[in-house]
Amino acid sequence: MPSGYDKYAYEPFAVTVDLAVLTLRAGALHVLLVERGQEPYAGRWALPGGFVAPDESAETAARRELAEETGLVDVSGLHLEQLRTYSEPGRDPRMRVVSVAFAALLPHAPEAHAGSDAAQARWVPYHSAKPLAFDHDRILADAHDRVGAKLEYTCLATAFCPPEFTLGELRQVYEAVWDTALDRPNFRRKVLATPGFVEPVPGAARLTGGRGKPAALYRAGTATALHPPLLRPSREGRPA
Amino acid sequence: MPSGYDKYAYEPFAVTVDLAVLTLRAGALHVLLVERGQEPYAGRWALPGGFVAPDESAETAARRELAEETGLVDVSGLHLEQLRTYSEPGRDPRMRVVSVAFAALLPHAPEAHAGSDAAQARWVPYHSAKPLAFDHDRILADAHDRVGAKLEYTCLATAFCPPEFTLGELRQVYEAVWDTALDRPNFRRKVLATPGFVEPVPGAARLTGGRGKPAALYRAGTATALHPPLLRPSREGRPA
DNA sequence: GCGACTAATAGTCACTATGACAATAAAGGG
DNA sequence: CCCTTTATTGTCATAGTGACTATTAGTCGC
Repeated sequence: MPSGYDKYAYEPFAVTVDLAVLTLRAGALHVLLVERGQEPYAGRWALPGGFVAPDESAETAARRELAEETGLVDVSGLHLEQLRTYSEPGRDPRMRVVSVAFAALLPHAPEAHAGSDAAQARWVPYHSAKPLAFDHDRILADAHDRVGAKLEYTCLATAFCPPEFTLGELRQVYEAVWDTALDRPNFRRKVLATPGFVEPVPGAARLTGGRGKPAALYRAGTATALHPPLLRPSREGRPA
Repeated sequence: MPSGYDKYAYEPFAVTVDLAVLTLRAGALHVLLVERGQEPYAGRWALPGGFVAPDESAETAARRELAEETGLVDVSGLHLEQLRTYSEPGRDPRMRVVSVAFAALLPHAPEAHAGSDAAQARWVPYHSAKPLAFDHDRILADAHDRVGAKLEYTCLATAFCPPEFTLGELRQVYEAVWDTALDRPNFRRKVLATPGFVEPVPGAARLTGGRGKPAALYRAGTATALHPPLLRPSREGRPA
């Protein structure tokens, strides 16, 4: 708590949350965007978000906004991760706004629908998302960085998957976020060798989605960290 | 930016920064604390911090507070890292305060002195720091977790070291933060094998501080990330 | 000045984890 | 029925690591 707390004057700020809602659609990373109807940045796309209410924490506000924007009834199980807080003066031309940014990970994408404020909402491929309003390009890039990094040393990837999934789906999460191809056998070996990352579904059910040999189904395990980590291939010498 | 931005009412918040200022003293991790003079938590120790001014970002405010609390004239080179934002309603019994927490890493500890608000300030060993006022125990623990994790996959450890340092000093950073003993030869091999982590001081000067063979001096290199990471020993089966 | 002690540095060895593959199995599409 | 696609099982060479031993170069107590 501030040492000068009881002594200095202070100014009030508006506090908002901004959400980078990420999911996989057709094997590609997508982000949920809303179209702004008013100035500034009218007609530009932006990350969904909203004000923090007086009796809410930023996390609570973020989860409420997530439910509103996605139209999902139950968002309690979704992974929500605080990224950082953006507080540059002037980041909003109208007033002094401090925004706490979150990344939300969705297993399956509900169809985008107009939010509670009737703004248009849409799933946009990550690589087509820029440019966004305000400093949202930066926030989105930070979200991507964070998620990409956490895939390396945590079991976060399962947050993108439905309750039961194949190792192919799990691998697609890594490939989409890292934008890299991974070796199938090596990925499989690594995941299965990590205790608690995934566990096979007892019924030995197998999914025969489209082409190829049917794959075994797995559930997320109880582990949260990966030791040792699953490092993304280093791109030395290759084009970034 | 909030979708309901132009539609919803919002309440103003006070925005503060809280700092976990960390350094090594005699090989042990210490944190800078200030004693509270007033209620609530009068007489309890707390993390230094203060209000964000209307024309400041949280980072700017944090650096200003860091200079004020440590008495250092130039804090521009110090590593300052935003941790996360704490926004639970009721975390301050007096008013609605949202606090952006930072970790600051100091190479050498200037003597603690009374801050600008005449509050008593002191360096306290990390393990003796609890309990603190407000939710500062949590903030401090989060700072420790973050720094410990970043030591694994970044070159952050050099932020705790003076411009020129020995590998022994660098190793002490890891040992103090992780609270583990590391094998000297293996640590040396790993650090020197990582390009850009450290580079030898050309003059081949050697430091003969106290006991033991004089050690070679190194400077921080240009690299920021460690690939592959320097993983802390896993404590499977051992007492946590 | 001597021996104990401390820390830096050099080097060894076994084992783990990983990257790069080859090969086989089981589906669907023409 | 052949081809393509994906899953799955293995193999092999090598980088990286953990556990140790040995040597070197200082300080400290006496």
